Amino acid sequence: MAYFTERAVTVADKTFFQFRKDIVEGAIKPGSKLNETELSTKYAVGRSVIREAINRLESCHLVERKANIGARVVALTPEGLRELYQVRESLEGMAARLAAKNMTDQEITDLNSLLNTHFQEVKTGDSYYQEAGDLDFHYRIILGSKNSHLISMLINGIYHLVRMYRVQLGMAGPRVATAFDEHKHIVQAISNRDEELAEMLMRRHISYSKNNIETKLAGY
Amino acid sequence: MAYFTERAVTVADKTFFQFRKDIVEGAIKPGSKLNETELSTKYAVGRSVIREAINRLESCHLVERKANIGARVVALTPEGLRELYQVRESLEGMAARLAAKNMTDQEITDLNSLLNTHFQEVKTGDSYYQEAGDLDFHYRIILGSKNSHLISMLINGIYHLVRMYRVQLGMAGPRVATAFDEHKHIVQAISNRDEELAEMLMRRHISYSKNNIETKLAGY
DNA sequence: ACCCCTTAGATTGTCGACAAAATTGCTTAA
DNA sequence: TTAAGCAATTTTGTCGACAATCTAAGGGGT
Repeated sequence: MAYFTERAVTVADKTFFQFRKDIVEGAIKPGSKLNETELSTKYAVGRSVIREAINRLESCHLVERKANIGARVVALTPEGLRELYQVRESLEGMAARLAAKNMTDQEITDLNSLLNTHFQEVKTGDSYYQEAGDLDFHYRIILGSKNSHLISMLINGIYHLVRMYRVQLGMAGPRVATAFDEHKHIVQAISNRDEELAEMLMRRHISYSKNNIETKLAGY
Repeated sequence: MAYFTERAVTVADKTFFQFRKDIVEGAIKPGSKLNETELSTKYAVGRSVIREAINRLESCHLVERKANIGARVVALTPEGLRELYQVRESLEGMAARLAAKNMTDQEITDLNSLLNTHFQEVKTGDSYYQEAGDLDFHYRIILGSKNSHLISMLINGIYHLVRMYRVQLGMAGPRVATAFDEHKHIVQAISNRDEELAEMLMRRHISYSKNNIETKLAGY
């Protein structure tokens, strides 16, 4: 189903993935303190595994750690959302431009058929699309940029924080159909190898998405 | 002297900073394997401290780790340089634009006087400028963007890899004066709060810088 | 009543031991 | 001679113990 899957080879990996999931989906609440010994019993692993996981989570801005004091899950704020989407717009815009240049014809074909799959699902029920579907679409374009630094910054970096905002602050409803059209136009631009248009459409797409979330944040 | 200094409060911090320095400056050679027990005796710390350092180095793309196999220092390649500067141009361009918008008048004044200091040093001897001076200039603009994600991606992320390329593949000579002029124009644009010009000049500045390094890479 | 200092408890930082996995080198069979 | 399999060694992964630091609670002085 999901196009991009991370491989968990070691216990530390598995723990990190589960831990991250729990934070992104809110099972561990934003702002809460992370006690290492507590977590080590909860996940049934040694404390060093927990420490490594916390370090990794810090790298992707999901927790904040202070020396000798401890780590807390990040808080979700309107200002944080703004900063996040500001860089996301720039980076994913760049990814779209590079994808228009660097994706193979085969990859573009696959992307088109992915979109057709999504179209069926948008018509029937909206649930899938907003979750894995949307992520899948963006992932493919990010990977299509073929720039390893860009890919790492987005996928290991900010993407899970983006998901955290979306999952916990709600993001669904009537925008589904609109967003799908935007995806279609982006892929069209990529098919035409129109780098500048692809970037522009992607930036606009993300900007719309931000506005959509912001309006849902009544407390502004 | 240097504007942005990281505070080392713990042994793991100190070890990480020294370790990173050794890699960036080539004391530990690109491509070499990192043996944890060896390093733990070399730096006179426990192995867990070394492991944490390696994890951190992996986050900023200075080493590559494979599970159950080990970590190696990254290799410096023309292709890697190209990818790196591609994202650097985009991110620092963005930083310049945001700095033009968000820096306080006081910060801009300070930036101007920093430039005057550099001017004296450029006239007398070139050494300082290309090292700390240039970094200092870029750091201030990055911090001036006031976007924490952007700051973290650049300073904790790619900046040390940029330095590694510059230090190890050589980067000095007649470009010093040119680069200084470019810095001056960028600050001018920021003073005028001309966001688009600031971004454009910064991107061009970095692009020139890349060309300068690439021509020094005879093996192309 | 308030503040500072001391002390006890809890939490993080660092270390080396043991377990699991990979690498190396030797032996043996085709 | 080569290749495959096994054994020994090295290296990484995981764990819990001990040390250093922070936090909280209580007592004494003003």
